[in-house]
Amino acid sequence: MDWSAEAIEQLRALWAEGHSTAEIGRRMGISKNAVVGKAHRLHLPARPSPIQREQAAAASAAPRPVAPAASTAPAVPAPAPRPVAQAPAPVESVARPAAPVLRAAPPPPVVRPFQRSNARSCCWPIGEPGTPEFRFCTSEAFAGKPYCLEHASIAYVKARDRREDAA
DNA sequence: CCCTGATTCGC
DNA sequence: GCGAATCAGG
Repeated sequence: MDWSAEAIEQLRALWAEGHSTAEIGRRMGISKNAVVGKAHRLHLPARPSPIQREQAAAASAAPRPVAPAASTAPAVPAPAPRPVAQAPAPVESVARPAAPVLRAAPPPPVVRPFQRSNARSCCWPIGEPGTPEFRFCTSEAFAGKPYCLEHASIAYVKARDRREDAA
């Protein structure tokens, strides 16, 4: 696999969209192992794994030892339920960021539309949907497109450069 | 057996 | 750095 900058961007994008590793692999014509391996090396946000090798296993096994100091445990509230979000949808919903994004409290089950900074901003998704960290690219969208130049180049795949997903 | 993602380790 | 093999869970 030639991890060109574009390939990496594509991986990031698909990852951010919440696709499974196997699905990303299928889309890019590589194995899921390649995907997860690269994602891991890129330090992409890990999505809820069906397993945990050490901590959770030990944690669940041990009800609650003592661990007074170690309470710094990442109280990850992130539900991150495999978002159905078709992220790069050119939605023109100019919903203003009304209420501040709550972080600890569980968000309402309703799927609110993604909101970018403003209608002129790139709507390329950054990070893991469903997490407080999730945001949109803050670059300015390019000439009427919903994305900035960089992301438009990825979103609008050039026919000649599609070797990866030539399915 | 199908799926999921994470880690390991030879390359 | 890469990713198949393997692990571990659903």
